[in-house]
Amino acid sequence: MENTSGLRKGAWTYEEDNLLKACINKYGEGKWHLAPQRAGLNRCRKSCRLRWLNYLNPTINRESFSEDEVDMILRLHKLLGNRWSLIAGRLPGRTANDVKNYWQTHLRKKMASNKEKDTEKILKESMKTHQVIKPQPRTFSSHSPRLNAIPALNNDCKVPIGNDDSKHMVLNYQNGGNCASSSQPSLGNASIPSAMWSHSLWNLEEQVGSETVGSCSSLQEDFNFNMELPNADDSFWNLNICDFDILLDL
DNA sequence: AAGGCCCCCAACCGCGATTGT
DNA sequence: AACAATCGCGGTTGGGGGCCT
Repeated sequence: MENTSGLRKGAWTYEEDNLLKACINKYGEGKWHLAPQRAGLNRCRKSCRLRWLNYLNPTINRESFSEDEVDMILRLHKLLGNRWSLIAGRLPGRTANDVKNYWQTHLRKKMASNKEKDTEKILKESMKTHQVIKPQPRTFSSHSPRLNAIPALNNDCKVPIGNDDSKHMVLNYQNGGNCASSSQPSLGNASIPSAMWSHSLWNLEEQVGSETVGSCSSLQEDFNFNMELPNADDSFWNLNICDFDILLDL
């Protein structure tokens, strides 16, 4: 099969594979525009690159996906979406094409049916709509009234917002560990709200539909916290110290 | 046995990003 | 700075093979 420019298309032959392998072994990867000429192949550069990256490269793991790998794909896809090359980069020996094909043939349907179930569940549990608010990281000085307001366990804590004492968000810490003390947890100078925000980001899905909007198990104890947030149009949310999207790009 | 259907996966295509001139 | 060449990615296609009727 040839295209209009006379280049071969379609399945690769054993001989073509050998020519390309010999070429890569001699010249190394890269400079794909030179590969067809160097290998003596009547193929376009893209075809050569793809054949090497997805099939001929000896580092490729051609065994079926293990449970761990499938679990990793599910988690990474939840986090990254269809960014197959990034996902494959976390799975040694797997190519983006392998991961994409596996997702489309094995996992997409599974995820779709799970999502349907989740949606039904959420609709049943709560008919009220939730406004999505992007968390804004804050940095407080050590003598900030916000940090001094760290609550005793199981108590509500009103953290002031701005200069207006009438505006606050309520943090309700629930000690999920076995700490018997009712004293204030030893958290050093950590900025509690932002630390919990970042952790809550990763745990958000598990909490959808419940009143708990975040959790923090990375601290000394396992805490859950409820937050009464200001209105979305409150000036509090306009104090952009940095863009949270940057974190998502990491 | 054979025809139709479906699944899987290798390969192609289009396009945005990056690099070179 | 502008343009061309190249790279790399994600979406899509098409063919082979297995399964079902």
